[in-house]
Amino acid sequence: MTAQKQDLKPRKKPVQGRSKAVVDAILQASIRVLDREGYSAFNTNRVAEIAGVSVGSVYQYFPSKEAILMTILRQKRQNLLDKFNIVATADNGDDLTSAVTRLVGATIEAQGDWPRLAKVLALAEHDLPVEQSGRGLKIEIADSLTNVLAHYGIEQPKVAALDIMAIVDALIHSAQSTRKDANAHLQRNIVNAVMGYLQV
Amino acid sequence: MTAQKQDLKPRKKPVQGRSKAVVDAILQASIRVLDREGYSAFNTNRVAEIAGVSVGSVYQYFPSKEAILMTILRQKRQNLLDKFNIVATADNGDDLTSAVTRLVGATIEAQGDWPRLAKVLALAEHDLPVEQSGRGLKIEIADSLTNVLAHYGIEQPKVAALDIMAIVDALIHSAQSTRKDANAHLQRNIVNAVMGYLQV
Amino acid sequence: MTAQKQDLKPRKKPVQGRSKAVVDAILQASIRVLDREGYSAFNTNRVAEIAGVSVGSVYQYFPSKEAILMTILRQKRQNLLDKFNIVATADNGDDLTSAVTRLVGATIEAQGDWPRLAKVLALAEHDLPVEQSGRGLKIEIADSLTNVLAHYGIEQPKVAALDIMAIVDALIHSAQSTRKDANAHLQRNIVNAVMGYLQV
Amino acid sequence: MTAQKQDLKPRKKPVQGRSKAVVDAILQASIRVLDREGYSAFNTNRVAEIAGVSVGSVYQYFPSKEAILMTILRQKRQNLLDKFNIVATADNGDDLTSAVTRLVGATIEAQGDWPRLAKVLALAEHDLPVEQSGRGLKIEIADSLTNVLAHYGIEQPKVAALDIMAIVDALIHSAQSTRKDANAHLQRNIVNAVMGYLQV
DNA sequence: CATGAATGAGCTTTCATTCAT
DNA sequence: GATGAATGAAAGCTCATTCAT
Repeated sequence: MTAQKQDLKPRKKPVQGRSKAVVDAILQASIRVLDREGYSAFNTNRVAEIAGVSVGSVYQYFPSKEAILMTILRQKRQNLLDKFNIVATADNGDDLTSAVTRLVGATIEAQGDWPRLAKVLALAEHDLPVEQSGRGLKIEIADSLTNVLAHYGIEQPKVAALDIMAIVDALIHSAQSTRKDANAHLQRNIVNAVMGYLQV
Repeated sequence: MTAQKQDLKPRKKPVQGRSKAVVDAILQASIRVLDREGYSAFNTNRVAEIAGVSVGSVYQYFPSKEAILMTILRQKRQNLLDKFNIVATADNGDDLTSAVTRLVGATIEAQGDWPRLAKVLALAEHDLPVEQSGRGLKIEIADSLTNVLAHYGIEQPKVAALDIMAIVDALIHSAQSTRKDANAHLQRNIVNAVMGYLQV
Repeated sequence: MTAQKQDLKPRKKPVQGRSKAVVDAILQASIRVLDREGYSAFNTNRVAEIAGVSVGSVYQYFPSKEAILMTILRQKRQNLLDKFNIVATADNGDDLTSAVTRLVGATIEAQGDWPRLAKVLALAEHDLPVEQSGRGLKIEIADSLTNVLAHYGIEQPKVAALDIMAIVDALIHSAQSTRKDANAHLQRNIVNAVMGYLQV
Repeated sequence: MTAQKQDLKPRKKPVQGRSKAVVDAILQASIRVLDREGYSAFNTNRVAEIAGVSVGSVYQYFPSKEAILMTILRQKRQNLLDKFNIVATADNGDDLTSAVTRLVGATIEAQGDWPRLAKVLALAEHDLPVEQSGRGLKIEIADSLTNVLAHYGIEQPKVAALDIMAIVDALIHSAQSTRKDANAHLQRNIVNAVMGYLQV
C-alpha cells in the first residue's frame, strides 16, 4: 500500500548505518551493470547479485528498477549542478572563454570513471515516464548555464544553454568511445566548438 | 531459444512485390513504435499489430527483434552515406565552410520526422552484439567526412570527423527536443560550432 | 496495453475451436484446484499445470487469476439465473410452497459436482474488488426471486429474497460439509426453513 | 522456512502485563485488517504496522500467520460457546421457541462490529490444516445446541444443530451485508426460519 | 507464405520468517 | 524481549520465438 507503480522515488531515506551501505551497494552495482553489461542486462536480480544482497533488499529501498535508474540520474545531475554552481558563483573577473572553459572542465570531471554510463543513462531516460523523470535537475543545470551566458550578453541564452550542454556531452561521449587515452585536447576542442557556436 | 542470435541480417532480400510491402510495413511500424512508445515498448507482437501483419510474418523476414533494429539503423545510415557521397563528389570549387554547410544540411535532411528515433536507436545499439552492429556504415560515413576534411588540410581528420558527427547529431537532437518549430537558424548554428571546433 | 490491472474480464472471446478448449481447460483446472486444494493453492502456475497448458496461455485468455475467479463465479450464477427464470416463467397455477420448492430444487441442482467450490467461491468473492465483481448477476437472481415473492404478496420481497438465498446456500453448504450421502430430506428441510421465515 | 507449520497455538500464554497488551494489539490489528482490507491483504507485516509493533514481536507470540487466524477463530467461538452455555444452563421452564430465541440473540450479540470478519475467517479456515483448526470448539457449540434440541424431543438433533447454526450465521451475514441499520426484526426473522426448519 | 495460439525462460515483485543488534 | 533489515522461495506476468494449421 505504501508505494505505487509510478513511484520512482526511493522507498526509504536511509540516513545512516547499515541501510545506507545497502543502498550504496545497490546503486554501485547498478552503475557497474549499466556501464559494463549494458541496459538490457540491467535487471533487479543481476543488480542484487552484484551488490551482494538479496532481491528483497533491492525492493526494500526501491519500488522498481526504474526508480534505481532515476536515483542514479538524479545523483549524477546533482553532482554536476553543484560543480556548476561553484563555477558560476566564483565568476568574478573572467571573460566568457574562461568561464566556458571552467564549466566544460567541471562537466568532464563530473563524468567520473564510468565512460559508458552517462551515455546509457542519457538514452535510458527516454524510456522513463516523463512526469517523474530527472528533468527537473537538468533544467536547473541549464538555468545555471543560462545565467552565465546572459551575463555575457549572449542572445537567446536559454536555447544556447541547452545546445551547449548537448555539444559538450556529445564531444565527451565521442572522446570516450573512440579514444581510450584521456585526450589532453578534449577540453580545448569542446571550448572551441562552443565558442564557435556562440560566434564570439 | 534456438535462435541464432548472431544472425542480424534480414532473412531475405524481397526486392519486389508483396514481400517488399510487408517488410516495409514492419520497418515503418517499428520506427513508429520506437519513436512514439520508446524502446521498452518495442516488441515483436506490438510491431506486428501496428504493421497489420502476424508475428509469424515478422519472423519470416527478420530472424530476431534485433535484426529489425539493425535494418533500421543500416537504412538510416545508408541514406546519410548516399547524401554524403553526393556532396563529397560534387565538391569542386568550394571552400571548407561551404562544404561543411552542405554536409550539415544533408544530415539535417536525413533525420526525417522521427525526433526521438535517433536517440532510441542509439540506446538500442548498445544492446547489440558489437561485430554485427551497424558500425560498418558509420565508419564509411566517417571516412567520407574524413576525406573532405583531409582535402582541406585539417589535422587528425579521422578524430575530427567523429567529433563533428557527434556535434551535428547533438545539435539536431537538441533542436528537436526543445523547439517544435523547425529552427531556421539550426543549420547556421551547427556550422558555427563545427567551424569553431575546427579552428579555421 | 489492451488489458489493465483491474480488468477482470476475459481477454478474448474464444468463440470456437482450439481456443475454446484451452479456456475450458483453464476453467476446469481452476475449479478443480479451488475445490480440491483450496483457495491458497489457487495460483496461475498450478492452474496451468493442471490444465496441461503453459502459464502464457493462461494469461492469453485471462489478465489475472482474479479474472478466472470472476469468470467461474459468473458462469455459475448465470447457470442458476437461467434455471430460476425457467421456474419463474413456468409459474402458473402454483401455490407459494410449490414455487419455493421448485426454486430450491433448482438451486440444489445448480451446485453440481463440486461441493466445496460454491463455498470457496462465495467466500473468495470478498477478496475481489467490489466494482468488477459478479454482483450484477447475484442481483438479477435476487430480482427474479423478488418477483416471485411479490407475486404471492410477501412484504419487503427484496429483503426477503436476499435472506432466502442466504438460507438456501447455507443449508446446502451445511449438508455438503457434514453429510456425504445426498440428504434426501435436504430439499424439504430448506423449504421448511424458508416457509418458516416467510411466516406463511 | 524452518517453521513448524503444524504449530498453530500461540507461543506463550501471556496472562498479564505488557505481553498481554501486545498480543491483544496484534489480534485487534489482525481483525481490523481482515475485516477492512480482506484476506489477501492480511500479512504479518501489515498486521505489525497496524498493531504498532515490529514483525519480530508478532513472531514472538505467534509461530505463524495461521496461528493468528486460529487464535481469532478460537476466541470468537469460545465467546459464543460461553454465551450458549449460560443460556443452556439457565434453561429451566422455557418452551422451545423461547430457548431458540435466546440462543439466536446470543449469536447475534457475539458477532460484534466486524461484518466481513466471519466470512473472511470462514474462507481462511479452508486453508488451515484440518487437525489443528478451530473445529473443536465448533463441535462443542454444536453439542451444546444439540443438547437443547434433544431436550425438546427434536429428531436427529445433531444434524439439526449444524443446520440451524448455518441458518443463523447466514441470516446474520445477509442482514449485515444488505442493511446497515441494525434490523430490529432480525432476531424474529431468524427464529421464524429456525422454527420453520424444525417444523414445530 | 501467412497466421496467431502456444510455449516457457526470465524478470518483477511480494511476504512469511529469521536473526543480528 | 523488542526491533526491523535482510532473506529468498514462490507468485505474477511478459514477450521472443516456434509451429501446427
